[in-house]
Amino acid sequence: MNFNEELICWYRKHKRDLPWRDNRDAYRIWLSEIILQQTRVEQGMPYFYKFLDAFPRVEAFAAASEDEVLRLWQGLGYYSRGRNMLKTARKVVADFEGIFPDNYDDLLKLVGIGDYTAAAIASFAGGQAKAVVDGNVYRFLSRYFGIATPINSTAGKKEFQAVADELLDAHNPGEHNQAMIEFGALQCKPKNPDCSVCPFMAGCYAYHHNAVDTLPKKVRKLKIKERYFLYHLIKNQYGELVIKRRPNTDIWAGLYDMPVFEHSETDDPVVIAVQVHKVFKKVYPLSPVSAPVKHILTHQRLFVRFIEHQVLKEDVVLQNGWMWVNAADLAQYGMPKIIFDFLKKVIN
DNA sequence: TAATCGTGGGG
DNA sequence: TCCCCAAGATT
Repeated sequence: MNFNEELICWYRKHKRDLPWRDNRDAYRIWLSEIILQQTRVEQGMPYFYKFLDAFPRVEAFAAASEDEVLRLWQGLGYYSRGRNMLKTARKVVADFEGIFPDNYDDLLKLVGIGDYTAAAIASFAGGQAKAVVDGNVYRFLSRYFGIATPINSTAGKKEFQAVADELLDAHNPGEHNQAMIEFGALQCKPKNPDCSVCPFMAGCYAYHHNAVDTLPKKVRKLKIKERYFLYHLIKNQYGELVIKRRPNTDIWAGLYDMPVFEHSETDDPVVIAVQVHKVFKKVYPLSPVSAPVKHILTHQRLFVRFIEHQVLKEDVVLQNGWMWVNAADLAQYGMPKIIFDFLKKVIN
């Protein structure tokens, strides 16, 4: 058997039974592909069902509000994916008569769909001969062919795409692509792959050169920034609290949260709290500042603290989008996971 | 183009 | 505890 025959053989024997697999519905595949960007299958699965249930067809998605989409997306991270999906759903309804595109060039015009996702939908749904290169494929190709070019460099992206293009089975691109991805996910895993049962052991560069643990190469990532957030839980006598939709820039764009002061590490949170206290005209009972909760992101470390203010609704004039929301209704708003989890604990 | 965008699991 | 990184895209 040649490489591709071996790959398909392995795939048919080992592939997982996934709800978006083995169909050619571009909308359904699109849903899964966006959700699975930088996201593990186990983490994305419940969201796939949630979105398919809420929006069985692209028309339903297009009719949703951005707040509704972000609420459904809550907890999945990379929220721009959700906002971009809504734009794309509306464009598909407006410009494609509600028929989700399944060819590469049309797909690339849709926001939130890049090289990988366009190739995935085009090959899975449209049967088009476009090779996908995702993290799994990078790893597999890098190890098997012994390619040490960093996968997150411009040169690396070009080189790996070319290798994948060359390898693609143009007569069976959808299954070939899924097999490449699945092989990287299940067999050629990032950590501790079991090479003893690998069908490609004989031809694998990394296996024979003791490089499985060092490939693929990646250029060093930048240093992590630290940010310090002091959140204010402003509650009134009616069990309401102050929230606002975040701007479309910075972290958690478009989600809702409470008034927050960002400060530097050297700032003493107690001092900050006193300063904040002066912002309010009257002297209110002030809860102690909570211990910082560490929140580790890919490129940031957030240290989030909370302080509570009990106020009289009549004494506070809200403007600039700030609003009172009943604590019981918080679930209707899309909020950052760490904020929502904290509120759930505090409110109950 | 390099930086940015979340959350969760595993070594 | 800390670091990696996962079905990437955007600006």
